[in-house]
Amino acid sequence: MEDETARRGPKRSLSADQIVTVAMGMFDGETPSIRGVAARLNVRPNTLYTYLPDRAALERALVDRLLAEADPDVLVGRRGWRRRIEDYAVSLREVLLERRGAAALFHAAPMDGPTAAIVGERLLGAFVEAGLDPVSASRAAYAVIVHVLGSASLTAADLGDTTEAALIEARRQAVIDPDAFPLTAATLDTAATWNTVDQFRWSLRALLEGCVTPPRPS
Amino acid sequence: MEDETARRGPKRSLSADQIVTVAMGMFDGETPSIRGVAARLNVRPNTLYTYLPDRAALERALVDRLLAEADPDVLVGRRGWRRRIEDYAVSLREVLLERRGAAALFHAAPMDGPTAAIVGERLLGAFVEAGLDPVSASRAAYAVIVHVLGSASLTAADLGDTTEAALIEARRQAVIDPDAFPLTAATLDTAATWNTVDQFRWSLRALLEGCVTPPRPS
DNA sequence: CATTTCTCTGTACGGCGTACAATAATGATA
DNA sequence: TATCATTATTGTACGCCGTACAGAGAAATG
Repeated sequence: MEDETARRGPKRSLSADQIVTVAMGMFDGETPSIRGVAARLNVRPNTLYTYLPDRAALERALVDRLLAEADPDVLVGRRGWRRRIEDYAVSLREVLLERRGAAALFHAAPMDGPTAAIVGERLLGAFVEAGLDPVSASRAAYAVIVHVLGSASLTAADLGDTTEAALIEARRQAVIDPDAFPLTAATLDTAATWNTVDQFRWSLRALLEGCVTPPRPS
Repeated sequence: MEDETARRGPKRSLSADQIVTVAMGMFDGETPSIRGVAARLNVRPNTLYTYLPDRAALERALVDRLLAEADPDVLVGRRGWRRRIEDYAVSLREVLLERRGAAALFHAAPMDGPTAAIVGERLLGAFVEAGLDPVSASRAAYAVIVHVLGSASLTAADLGDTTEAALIEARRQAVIDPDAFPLTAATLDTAATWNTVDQFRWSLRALLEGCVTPPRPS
């Protein structure tokens, strides 16, 4: 049972969850710092080490919370598998873009939390439902995760401090030498929208389509 | 013409290119630091500010060099478009995984260098060759970049300090509750290979396939 | 020559993660 | 109840980081 309610020493004034919750509200382009979170909690920085072994633990916890915030429940239900995957993907993308610096976290901390496990299992379920064999389903699930996170972080990097609208406008104004880069110049308007949800949905659709298409006999 | 050979003041002892070259050899899990690179060059840290405005500039330069290191020339030639894209993608993945911390760079610094432009143009060319209209080609090109970078950074994050073989073994040994996560448990062996080139090729193939498949009539 | 311009250095500031010892609060024990 | 064992929190410190600023010295210009 290990009831921890009766421990010696002073009462704890915080909890790991509380710390993570506060940190979740502190994305500003960087991952919230230990010192910053501590300050917000009116506590000296080293106090946090009572609840978290190190900064990496905070990062892992944040990763899991972000996955949860995108609501893994949309991955189950009676809608079609495509729709469910797309909905979760779009939602996760939004969650990550809402908090500047959140996307980059996934490339520093492994996704080994409980929510990651749930999301993984449900993605697998969706792909099995789509008719994939287990091996392909597993690969497809990972591919989807890769795509969502890759897209979100590249968009976050491109966005930097400006808004989506500003970025689109800036890209459209870019001067491209049409002799050296004819195709790029000709598709400038499309390239300007690379970071929109529409483009995200387009590429996700392509990926899903390819995942359920059997490999071409080479 | 702006010949800069006759400038006042002392001779420069370094060049931006030299700095970037040294930095390229210093990935060790983090992006090389200004201070670290300076030390390697036997120079005080602030000296580097003569050649680079700030750390972000170093990061952008490194991003471009990494793209170049993957050899954009494989994107042209008389092999088929699939093959050319796959070759560059696999090569870029390798370049990024060879240097721990390199992949994460792409999510901090925008890809706006000269090599990025060349790679973009050639990717577009490959997709046009595949029969895509310009808009789809542009979207497909971006999707490929997203996928390669996403995959490389997730793999880098998962890899951490260990080797690929060790990671595969560790994943295989993972204990998954088969009641809560039946599909995950059943596909453990496949999940163990998520970070291999094979999985990378599989998902890239899926993405390419989907990119050249016209959207299904909803 | 003196002047201008430019590179490089010394020094410093404010941030970061976190190690370590001391302090104070609490529950368990005698 | 008095003591002891345990624990949360703090003060302080170390070694990193990026980089701002002022000054010394080198080189080309007049």
